[in-house]
Amino acid sequence: MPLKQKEAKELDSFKEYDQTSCPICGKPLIGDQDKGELICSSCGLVVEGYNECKGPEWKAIDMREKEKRVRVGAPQTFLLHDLGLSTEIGPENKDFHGKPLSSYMNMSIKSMKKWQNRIRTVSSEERNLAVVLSKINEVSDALKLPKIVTETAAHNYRIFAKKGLAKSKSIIGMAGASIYLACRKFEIGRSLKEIAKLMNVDKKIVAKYYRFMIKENGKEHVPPTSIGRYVSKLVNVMKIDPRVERLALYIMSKTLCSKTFEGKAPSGLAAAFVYISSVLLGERTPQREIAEAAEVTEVTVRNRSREILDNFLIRQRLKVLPKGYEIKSNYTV
DNA sequence: ATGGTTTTTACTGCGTC
DNA sequence: GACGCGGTAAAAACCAT
Repeated sequence: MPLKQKEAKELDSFKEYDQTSCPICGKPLIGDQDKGELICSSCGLVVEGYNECKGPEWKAIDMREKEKRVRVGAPQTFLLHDLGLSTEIGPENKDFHGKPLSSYMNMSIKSMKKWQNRIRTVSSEERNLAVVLSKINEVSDALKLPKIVTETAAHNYRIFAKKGLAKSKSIIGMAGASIYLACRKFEIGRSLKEIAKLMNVDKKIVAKYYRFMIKENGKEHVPPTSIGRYVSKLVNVMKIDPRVERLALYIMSKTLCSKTFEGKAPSGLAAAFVYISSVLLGERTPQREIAEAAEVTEVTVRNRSREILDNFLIRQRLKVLPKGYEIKSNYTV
């Protein structure tokens, strides 16, 4: 199945925007129209959550249901410890008509605010939750994840906290694992390494908790890491010719069925596909740079590259390539 | 704990600009 | 000589049992 079709199928709950395109690779963006999320259909990266989610968090099938469910206020979110359902007292000291409050009212409101803040986070668990969720939010932001993914991460954490499974564990570690799990569910190419680094935690801990989560939550299907997403991401962050990406994905699709690559790190494989393609197209991106961007060593890039070349008679099979893809390198395999 | 597999670290030699 | 590349041995990390 062509990649694009496959992705479209994977993200079937999304609708495609027709007028927007990814600023980096120029490919169409997939987005959730209600929530204003934009994901590049090619690299799988989120371009930006460009506006605030204003719609309700529920869906109504018919009008009767809609009437039944209608209410005011911001949508529910997993990212706030109270699901965003508590009352907030606004910061500006103005009344209903926009006039400034009298000094007496002002004092009164101030004291109400104080108490409101005190009672909003009551138990230690709730306070904990608030801290973790804000951390998840922060890191997801740095990773440029779509809101759906961030929400899923928050949701993951909630599930585990509720079951009491987060006790006596590193809270940040659990948060990291939740984010990683969410990324895996949505097939977004973010490595454990990246997440751990951003959160300033040991990768091992995040990995451990991630495995724990999978074990505890075995029913849910988590797709295997998509090497193609890593390839796209690499090409995009390194700003290499997009043709390299296409070739890399092509070689990948032809090669990956081989059992040689079972158990190999996806980031290393992705790096090798990109490296080989860049060489074939005469781009010559240094191994060092690709290795650095993929967060693997040059040795790994070399080893994977050699294996790929051993398993794939490049010259023979690349005859079927589309126009414009001449092989410029002297690979003699 | 253990043993098998993969990745990293560190180092060497070769060719090219 | 600096750089990119290919290779190797040994250490470290990883994972299933």
